[in-house]
Amino acid sequence: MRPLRLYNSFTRTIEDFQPLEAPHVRMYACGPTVYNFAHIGNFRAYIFTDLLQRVLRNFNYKVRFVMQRTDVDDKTIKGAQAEGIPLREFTARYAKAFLEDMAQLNIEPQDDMPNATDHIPQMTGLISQLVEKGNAYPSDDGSVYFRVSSFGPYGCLCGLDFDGLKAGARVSHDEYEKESFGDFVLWKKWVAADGDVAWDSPWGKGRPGWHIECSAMSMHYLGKEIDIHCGGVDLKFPHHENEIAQSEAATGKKFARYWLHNEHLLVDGRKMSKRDGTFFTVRDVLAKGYEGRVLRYALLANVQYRQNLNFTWQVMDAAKATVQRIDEWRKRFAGNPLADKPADEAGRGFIETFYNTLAEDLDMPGAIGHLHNYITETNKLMDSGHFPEGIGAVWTKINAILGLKEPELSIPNEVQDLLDQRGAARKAKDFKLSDELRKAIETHGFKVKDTAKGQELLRS
RNA sequence: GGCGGGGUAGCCAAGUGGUAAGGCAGGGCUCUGCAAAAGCCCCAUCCAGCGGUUCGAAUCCGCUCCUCGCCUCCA
Repeated sequence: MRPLRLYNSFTRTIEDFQPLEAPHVRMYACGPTVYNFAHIGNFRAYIFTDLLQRVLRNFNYKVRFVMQRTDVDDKTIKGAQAEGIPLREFTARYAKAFLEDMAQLNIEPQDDMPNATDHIPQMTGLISQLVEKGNAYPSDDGSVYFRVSSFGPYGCLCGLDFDGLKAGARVSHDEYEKESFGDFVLWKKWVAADGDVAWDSPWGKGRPGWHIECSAMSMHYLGKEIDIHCGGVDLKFPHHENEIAQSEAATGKKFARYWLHNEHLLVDGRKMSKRDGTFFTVRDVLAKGYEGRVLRYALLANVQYRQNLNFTWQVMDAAKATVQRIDEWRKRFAGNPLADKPADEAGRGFIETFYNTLAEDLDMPGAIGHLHNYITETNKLMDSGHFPEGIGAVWTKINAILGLKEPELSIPNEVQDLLDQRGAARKAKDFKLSDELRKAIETHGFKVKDTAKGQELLRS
């Protein structure tokens, strides 16, 4: 296999991937804020990190992957208060829903998924270091801010002209204590609106700012210098820029060697947004009758991760049809003892090509194109009575990346009855009745197909 | 305005110097009692536009147009 190459947002070029201590890879991704059901745009980011970790593992890297969970911020506090329940109870509900949705999409679990609120000491420790070094300062009433002017490279990730921003400084009322417009909060003093959500700190009662949690948890679980940090493009500024500043100011080390950002999922050509109400959840898509694995395929295989993906039902229908094609192909070799023999030359060649394509910045659509060529070729072979030895082994190697689960098919009793009746009708060559029963089955949301082996039921 | 992604067939999308992968939709055929949601075949003289470099460009350079995102809530 070719060496893995990845687009590093920091250098804006595709680079050979070289971890600090090969074969070990330490990887961190910014995770969800658990105040609501995550939308499928959010999940595009997690599908991306899933692809990345699957590729890394199949390139024989030993990956340690941490994704944090933001379980304290304005939105979570507000949500818990609106329902009159403790913050922890509120966030636990959406943390659970998130894991359920991740499972629907067959996203492999991270090695750790820590809660921000379980790492307050790590955060206050980091903030203390920054204050001692002069990179941060407490305000009179107990908030702590990062002093952007103390970190020379600030803006290095995004190439922002920070002086330009300062020139147009808008200083809102609740930020009047900052020395400078660009300074960002590390520790927020407690205010009455926070209710009982507060932790003690050297600067008094309060709660952490958003950015500090990622730095603190990344360092706590993975060390001061990690290989890969990922997230959506919208996090580049300010979130990742601030992470770099506070982390590197504290440790003097390179915080992350590779910054990988996934592009957005669009709806009607616009960014999916919770604030604007233009979003679908995984549950919405499932309720429309699409399987989780079809959504996974649409988010994973359709478009390379650095391209916008315009979500439409047409895209979902295309994904569904494509997944069915793969299913039908798999049925042709499933259970054949020759399938699990070592792959033949064509199979090995295809695996090589598939992984080489992925090696170039995770070109999943390109790799899928090769899969379809392989499917067509092996279908032809099987049509002509030649069985491609090891085809099952090839699929196993490919599906380690694709992660397509078996189709889910729970057959209701009434449908099974109709199917049995139809089987009897066909045996009796009563095709009129047989066709009527097929129509009856279709009203239950299933399609029935006749094969050499007998009837087969599919979701419609 | 600054920075960053893009503009390839009806739709989605690879390809980044050697003469347009693949999927969906559509058309034809095969299998089938019928049927296909199955299998096979067909389906871009052309890559936003205009110049330039080159034996050769969708691919490199320049300019223009269009589009999405970020510029302190954001995946």
